[in-house]
Amino acid sequence: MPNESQLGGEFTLAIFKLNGQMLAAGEKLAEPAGITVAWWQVLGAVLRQPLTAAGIARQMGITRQAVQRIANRLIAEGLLQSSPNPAHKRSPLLTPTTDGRLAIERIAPGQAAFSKRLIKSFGRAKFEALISELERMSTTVDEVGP
Amino acid sequence: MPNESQLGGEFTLAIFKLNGQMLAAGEKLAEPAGITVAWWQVLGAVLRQPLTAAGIARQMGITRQAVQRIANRLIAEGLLQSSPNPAHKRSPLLTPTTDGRLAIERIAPGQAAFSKRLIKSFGRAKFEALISELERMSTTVDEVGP
DNA sequence: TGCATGTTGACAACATATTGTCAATTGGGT
DNA sequence: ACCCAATTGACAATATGTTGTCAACATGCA
Repeated sequence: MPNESQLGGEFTLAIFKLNGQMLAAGEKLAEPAGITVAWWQVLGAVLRQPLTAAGIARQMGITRQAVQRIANRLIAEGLLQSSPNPAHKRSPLLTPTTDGRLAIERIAPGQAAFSKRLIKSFGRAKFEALISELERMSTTVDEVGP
Repeated sequence: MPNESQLGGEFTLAIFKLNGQMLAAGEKLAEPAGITVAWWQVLGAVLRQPLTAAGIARQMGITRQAVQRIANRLIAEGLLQSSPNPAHKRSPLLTPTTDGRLAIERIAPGQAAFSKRLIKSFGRAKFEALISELERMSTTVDEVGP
Protein backbone atom coordinates (compact mmCIF):
# COMPACT_ATOMS: atom_id res chain seq x y z
CA MET A 1 0.00 0.00 0.00
CA PRO A 2 1.63 3.25 -1.11
CA ASN A 3 2.03 6.03 1.43
CA GLU A 4 0.59 9.50 0.94
CA SER A 5 3.83 11.00 -0.31
CA GLN A 6 4.20 8.39 -3.04
CA LEU A 7 0.58 8.76 -4.11
CA GLY A 8 0.99 12.54 -4.31
CA GLY A 9 4.04 12.07 -6.48
CA GLU A 10 2.22 9.66 -8.75
CA PHE A 11 -0.62 12.11 -9.19
CA THR A 12 1.73 14.99 -9.97
CA LEU A 13 3.61 12.87 -12.49
CA ALA A 14 0.35 11.80 -14.14
CA ILE A 15 -0.74 15.43 -14.49
CA PHE A 16 2.65 16.54 -15.82
CA LYS A 17 2.63 13.73 -18.34
CA LEU A 18 -0.88 14.42 -19.61
CA ASN A 19 -0.08 18.13 -19.77
CA GLY A 20 2.85 17.34 -22.02
CA GLN A 21 0.77 14.99 -24.15
CA MET A 22 -2.03 17.52 -24.64
CA LEU A 23 0.50 20.25 -25.43
CA ALA A 24 2.14 18.01 -28.01
CA ALA A 25 -1.25 17.13 -29.48
CA GLY A 26 -2.13 20.83 -29.67
CA GLU A 27 1.12 21.59 -31.45
CA LYS A 28 0.44 18.93 -34.04
CA LEU A 29 -3.04 20.30 -34.63
CA ALA A 30 -2.01 23.95 -34.79
CA GLU A 31 1.19 23.57 -36.80
CA PRO A 32 -0.45 23.01 -40.21
CA ALA A 33 -2.26 26.33 -39.74
CA GLY A 34 1.08 28.05 -39.16
CA ILE A 35 0.38 28.96 -35.55
CA THR A 36 1.51 27.73 -32.14
CA VAL A 37 -0.56 26.57 -29.18
CA ALA A 38 0.02 29.87 -27.38
CA TRP A 39 -1.13 31.84 -30.41
CA TRP A 40 -4.17 29.55 -30.70
CA GLN A 41 -5.10 30.21 -27.10
CA VAL A 42 -4.78 33.99 -27.43
CA LEU A 43 -6.72 34.07 -30.70
CA GLY A 44 -9.35 31.77 -29.24
CA ALA A 45 -9.86 34.10 -26.29
CA VAL A 46 -10.99 36.96 -28.55
CA LEU A 47 -13.09 34.94 -31.00
CA ARG A 48 -16.36 35.67 -29.25
CA GLN A 49 -15.76 39.18 -27.98
CA PRO A 50 -12.93 41.75 -28.11
CA LEU A 51 -10.72 41.87 -25.03
CA THR A 52 -7.72 43.86 -23.88
CA ALA A 53 -4.40 42.10 -23.41
CA ALA A 54 -4.80 42.25 -19.65
CA GLY A 55 -8.31 40.85 -20.02
CA ILE A 56 -7.07 37.90 -22.03
CA ALA A 57 -4.43 37.24 -19.38
CA ARG A 58 -7.05 37.18 -16.63
CA GLN A 59 -9.16 34.72 -18.58
CA MET A 60 -6.18 32.48 -19.38
CA GLY A 61 -4.72 32.58 -15.89
CA ILE A 62 -1.25 33.74 -16.97
CA THR A 63 0.48 37.10 -16.63
CA ARG A 64 -0.50 39.98 -18.84
CA GLN A 65 3.11 40.40 -19.93
CA ALA A 66 3.09 36.94 -21.48
CA VAL A 67 -0.13 37.72 -23.34
CA GLN A 68 1.16 41.12 -24.35
CA ARG A 69 4.26 39.70 -26.01
CA ILE A 70 2.22 37.15 -27.95
CA ALA A 71 -0.42 39.75 -28.88
CA ASN A 72 2.28 42.08 -30.21
CA ARG A 73 3.62 39.24 -32.30
CA LEU A 74 0.15 38.30 -33.58
CA ILE A 75 -0.49 41.92 -34.60
CA ALA A 76 2.85 41.95 -36.44
CA GLU A 77 1.84 38.71 -38.18
CA GLY A 78 -1.50 40.19 -39.21
CA LEU A 79 -3.61 37.72 -37.25
CA LEU A 80 -4.80 40.16 -34.59
CA GLN A 81 -5.85 43.78 -34.80
CA SER A 82 -6.20 46.42 -32.10
CA SER A 83 -9.03 48.92 -32.05
CA PRO A 84 -9.36 51.95 -29.77
CA ASN A 85 -10.84 51.18 -26.37
CA PRO A 86 -13.24 53.91 -25.29
CA ALA A 87 -12.81 52.74 -21.70
CA HIS A 88 -9.01 52.95 -21.63
CA LYS A 89 -6.82 55.09 -23.86
CA ARG A 90 -3.71 52.91 -23.43
CA SER A 91 -5.42 49.52 -23.51
CA PRO A 92 -6.82 48.79 -26.99
CA LEU A 93 -9.37 46.07 -27.61
CA LEU A 94 -8.01 43.11 -29.56
CA THR A 95 -9.91 41.19 -32.23
CA PRO A 96 -8.82 38.56 -34.75
CA THR A 97 -8.32 39.67 -38.34
CA THR A 98 -9.84 37.66 -41.17
CA ASP A 99 -6.56 35.78 -41.41
CA GLY A 100 -6.69 35.12 -37.68
CA ARG A 101 -10.18 33.66 -37.92
CA LEU A 102 -9.14 31.57 -40.90
CA ALA A 103 -6.22 30.12 -38.96
CA ILE A 104 -8.53 29.06 -36.12
CA GLU A 105 -11.03 27.62 -38.59
CA ARG A 106 -8.32 25.50 -40.16
CA ILE A 107 -7.58 23.99 -36.75
CA ALA A 108 -11.16 23.36 -35.63
CA PRO A 109 -11.91 20.23 -37.71
CA GLY A 110 -8.76 18.45 -36.57
CA GLN A 111 -9.41 19.38 -32.95
CA ALA A 112 -12.99 18.14 -33.18
CA ALA A 113 -11.91 14.87 -34.79
CA PHE A 114 -9.24 14.31 -32.15
CA SER A 115 -11.72 15.01 -29.34
CA LYS A 116 -14.18 12.60 -30.92
CA ARG A 117 -11.62 9.80 -31.14
CA LEU A 118 -10.47 10.46 -27.58
CA ILE A 119 -13.99 10.41 -26.15
CA LYS A 120 -15.03 7.36 -28.11
CA SER A 121 -11.97 5.41 -27.03
CA PHE A 122 -12.08 6.49 -23.39
CA GLY A 123 -15.84 6.25 -23.03
CA ARG A 124 -18.06 9.29 -23.00
CA ALA A 125 -19.44 8.79 -19.52
CA LYS A 126 -15.97 8.09 -18.14
CA PHE A 127 -14.64 11.12 -19.96
CA GLU A 128 -17.23 13.44 -18.45
CA ALA A 129 -16.68 11.91 -15.04
CA LEU A 130 -12.94 12.46 -15.33
CA ILE A 131 -13.40 16.14 -16.15
CA SER A 132 -15.69 16.45 -13.16
CA GLU A 133 -13.14 14.82 -10.86
CA LEU A 134 -10.33 16.98 -12.23
CA GLU A 135 -12.36 20.09 -11.48
CA ARG A 136 -13.05 18.83 -7.98
CA MET A 137 -9.32 18.20 -7.56
CA SER A 138 -8.60 21.77 -8.67
CA THR A 139 -10.90 23.04 -5.96
CA THR A 140 -9.30 20.73 -3.41
CA VAL A 141 -5.78 21.89 -4.27
CA ASP A 142 -6.90 25.49 -3.88
CA GLU A 143 -8.38 24.67 -0.49
CA VAL A 144 -5.66 22.63 1.17
CA GLY A 145 -2.58 24.52 0.30
CA PRO A 146 0.30 23.98 0.28
CA MET B 1 -25.40 18.27 -23.96
CA PRO B 2 -21.91 19.40 -24.91
CA ASN B 3 -20.44 18.22 -28.20
CA GLU B 4 -17.16 16.36 -28.44
CA SER B 5 -15.12 19.42 -29.33
CA GLN B 6 -16.31 21.30 -26.27
CA LEU B 7 -15.70 18.32 -24.00
CA GLY B 8 -12.19 17.96 -25.37
CA GLY B 9 -11.55 21.63 -24.69
CA GLU B 10 -12.85 21.32 -21.14
CA PHE B 11 -10.59 18.38 -20.48
CA THR B 12 -7.53 20.17 -21.87
CA LEU B 13 -8.31 23.25 -19.81
CA ALA B 14 -8.73 21.13 -16.68
CA ILE B 15 -5.34 19.47 -17.25
CA PHE B 16 -3.61 22.79 -17.98
CA LYS B 17 -5.13 24.30 -14.85
CA LEU B 18 -4.11 21.43 -12.56
CA ASN B 19 -0.65 21.42 -14.10
CA GLY B 20 -0.29 25.08 -13.20
CA GLN B 21 -1.61 24.46 -9.70
CA MET B 22 0.76 21.57 -9.03
CA LEU B 23 3.67 23.56 -10.44
CA ALA B 24 2.81 26.48 -8.17
CA ALA B 25 2.47 24.15 -5.20
CA GLY B 26 5.86 22.63 -6.02
CA GLU B 27 7.46 26.04 -6.20
CA LYS B 28 6.11 26.93 -2.78
CA LEU B 29 7.44 23.69 -1.33
CA ALA B 30 10.86 23.91 -2.99
CA GLU B 31 11.51 27.60 -2.53
CA PRO B 32 12.41 27.45 1.21
CA ALA B 33 15.12 24.92 0.33
CA GLY B 34 16.58 27.37 -2.18
CA ILE B 35 15.82 25.23 -5.21
CA THR B 36 13.31 25.28 -8.05
CA VAL B 37 10.87 22.60 -9.19
CA ALA B 38 13.09 21.75 -12.15
CA TRP B 39 16.13 21.34 -9.88
CA TRP B 40 14.03 19.21 -7.54
CA GLN B 41 13.03 16.92 -10.39
CA VAL B 42 16.58 16.48 -11.65
CA LEU B 43 17.98 15.87 -8.15
CA GLY B 44 15.12 13.48 -7.42
CA ALA B 45 15.91 11.45 -10.52
CA VAL B 46 19.42 10.58 -9.26
CA LEU B 47 18.55 10.01 -5.59
CA ARG B 48 18.29 6.25 -5.94
CA GLN B 49 20.93 5.55 -8.57
CA PRO B 50 23.42 7.60 -10.61
CA LEU B 51 22.31 8.46 -14.12
CA THR B 52 23.75 10.32 -17.08
CA ALA B 53 22.14 13.56 -18.20
CA ALA B 54 20.61 11.83 -21.18
CA GLY B 55 19.33 9.08 -18.88
CA ILE B 56 17.62 11.62 -16.62
CA ALA B 57 16.02 13.19 -19.67
CA ARG B 58 14.62 9.86 -20.82
CA GLN B 59 13.17 9.21 -17.39
CA MET B 60 11.65 12.71 -17.15
CA GLY B 61 10.28 12.74 -20.66
CA ILE B 62 11.96 16.01 -21.66
CA THR B 63 14.91 16.72 -23.92
CA ARG B 64 18.42 15.97 -22.78
CA GLN B 65 19.46 19.56 -23.53
CA ALA B 66 17.02 20.86 -20.93
CA VAL B 67 18.38 18.41 -18.35
CA GLN B 68 21.94 19.20 -19.35
CA ARG B 69 21.55 22.91 -18.69
CA ILE B 70 20.00 22.30 -15.28
CA ALA B 71 22.61 19.66 -14.42
CA ASN B 72 25.42 22.08 -15.31
CA ARG B 73 23.82 24.66 -13.08
CA LEU B 74 23.37 22.17 -10.22
CA ILE B 75 27.04 21.16 -10.47
CA ALA B 76 28.03 24.83 -10.35
CA GLU B 77 25.82 25.26 -7.28
CA GLY B 78 27.43 22.28 -5.59
CA LEU B 79 24.24 20.20 -5.41
CA LEU B 80 25.23 17.65 -8.03
CA GLN B 81 28.53 15.94 -8.80
CA SER B 82 29.69 14.08 -11.87
CA SER B 83 31.78 10.95 -11.66
CA PRO B 84 33.48 9.12 -14.54
CA ASN B 85 31.25 6.75 -16.42
CA PRO B 86 33.10 3.55 -17.36
CA ALA B 87 30.50 2.94 -20.06
CA HIS B 88 30.86 6.30 -21.78
CA LYS B 89 33.84 8.64 -21.71
CA ARG B 90 31.85 11.77 -22.55
CA SER B 91 28.74 11.03 -20.49
CA PRO B 92 29.56 11.15 -16.76
CA LEU B 93 27.26 9.67 -14.14
CA LEU B 94 25.52 12.26 -11.98
CA THR B 95 24.87 11.92 -8.24
CA PRO B 96 23.66 14.40 -5.64
CA THR B 97 26.23 15.88 -3.27
CA THR B 98 25.55 15.97 0.46
CA ASP B 99 24.15 19.47 -0.01
CA GLY B 100 21.95 18.16 -2.80
CA ARG B 101 20.55 15.40 -0.59
CA LEU B 102 20.01 17.90 2.22
CA ALA B 103 18.02 20.16 -0.08
CA ILE B 104 15.72 17.30 -1.05
CA GLU B 105 15.35 16.24 2.56
CA ARG B 106 14.28 19.74 3.52
CA ILE B 107 11.48 19.54 0.97
CA ALA B 108 10.25 16.04 1.76
CA PRO B 109 8.27 16.78 4.96
CA GLY B 110 6.32 19.62 3.37
CA GLN B 111 5.60 17.52 0.30
CA ALA B 112 4.40 14.62 2.44
CA ALA B 113 2.18 16.91 4.51
CA PHE B 114 0.69 18.47 1.40
CA SER B 115 0.00 15.06 -0.13
CA LYS B 116 -1.63 13.92 3.09
CA ARG B 117 -3.95 16.94 3.22
CA LEU B 118 -4.80 16.54 -0.47
CA ILE B 119 -5.61 12.84 -0.16
CA LYS B 120 -7.60 13.28 3.03
CA SER B 121 -9.68 16.09 1.55
CA PHE B 122 -10.24 14.41 -1.82
CA GLY B 123 -10.79 10.95 -0.45
CA ARG B 124 -8.15 8.24 -0.62
CA ALA B 125 -10.15 5.83 -2.77
CA LYS B 126 -11.20 8.63 -5.13
CA PHE B 127 -7.62 9.83 -5.28
CA GLU B 128 -6.27 6.44 -6.28
CA ALA B 129 -9.09 6.01 -8.80
CA LEU B 130 -8.27 9.40 -10.32
CA ILE B 131 -4.62 8.47 -10.77
CA SER B 132 -5.70 5.24 -12.42
CA GLU B 133 -8.03 7.05 -14.80
CA LEU B 134 -5.36 9.63 -15.64
CA GLU B 135 -2.95 6.85 -16.55
CA ARG B 136 -5.61 5.21 -18.70
CA MET B 137 -6.18 8.57 -20.38
CA SER B 138 -2.45 8.88 -21.07
CA THR B 139 -2.54 5.52 -22.82
CA THR B 140 -5.64 6.53 -24.77
CA VAL B 141 -4.06 9.79 -25.96
CA ASP B 142 -1.03 7.87 -27.12
CA GLU B 143 -3.27 5.46 -29.01
CA VAL B 144 -5.70 7.77 -30.79
CA GLY B 145 -3.48 10.48 -32.06
CA PRO B 146 -3.67 13.14 -33.20
C1' DT C 1 -10.79 69.84 -8.01
C1' DG C 2 -7.15 67.17 -6.48
C1' DC C 3 -4.88 63.21 -4.98
C1' DA C 4 -4.15 58.31 -3.62
C1' DT C 5 -4.71 53.86 -5.55
C1' DG C 6 -5.05 50.47 -8.98
C1' DT C 7 -4.64 49.12 -13.94
C1' DT C 8 -2.12 48.91 -18.06
C1' DG C 9 1.62 48.54 -21.58
C1' DA C 10 6.68 48.85 -22.27
C1' DC C 11 11.01 47.22 -21.16
C1' DA C 12 14.62 44.42 -19.01
C1' DA C 13 16.45 40.35 -16.78
C1' DC C 14 15.95 35.71 -15.98
C1' DA C 15 14.31 30.53 -15.95
C1' DT C 16 12.74 26.85 -18.58
C1' DA C 17 12.18 24.17 -22.62
C1' DT C 18 12.50 23.41 -27.61
C1' DT C 19 14.94 22.54 -32.26
C1' DG C 20 19.00 22.36 -35.00
C1' DT C 21 23.89 21.61 -35.73
C1' DC C 22 28.35 19.89 -34.60
C1' DA C 23 32.08 16.86 -33.07
C1' DA C 24 33.42 13.12 -30.01
C1' DT C 25 32.31 8.66 -28.61
C1' DT C 26 30.15 4.08 -28.65
C1' DG C 27 28.73 -0.16 -30.53
C1' DG C 28 27.17 -3.30 -34.08
C1' DG C 29 27.68 -5.42 -38.62
C1' DT C 30 30.68 -6.66 -42.37
C1' DA D 1 39.95 -4.21 -38.21
C1' DC D 2 36.89 -1.04 -40.24
C1' DC D 3 32.98 1.66 -41.27
C1' DC D 4 28.35 3.44 -40.22
C1' DA D 5 24.50 4.54 -37.33
C1' DA D 6 23.15 5.93 -32.82
C1' DT D 7 24.28 8.34 -28.58
C1' DT D 8 26.05 12.18 -26.14
C1' DG D 9 27.49 16.89 -24.63
C1' DA D 10 28.28 21.67 -26.30
C1' DC D 11 26.54 25.61 -28.43
C1' DA D 12 23.28 28.79 -30.66
C1' DA D 13 18.74 30.48 -31.80
C1' DT D 14 14.07 30.70 -30.55
C1' DA D 15 9.57 30.37 -27.84
C1' DT D 16 7.22 30.81 -23.67
C1' DG D 17 6.70 32.09 -19.23
C1' DT D 18 8.05 34.63 -14.81
C1' DT D 19 9.21 38.91 -11.75
C1' DG D 20 10.42 43.66 -11.26
C1' DT D 21 10.30 48.51 -12.54
C1' DC D 22 8.48 52.49 -14.76
C1' DA D 23 5.35 55.91 -16.68
C1' DA D 24 0.75 56.74 -18.47
C1' DC D 25 -3.93 56.32 -17.58
C1' DA D 26 -8.47 55.46 -14.92
C1' DT D 27 -11.18 55.71 -10.85
C1' DG D 28 -12.95 56.64 -6.40
C1' DC D 29 -12.96 59.57 -2.48
C1' DA D 30 -12.17 63.76 0.32
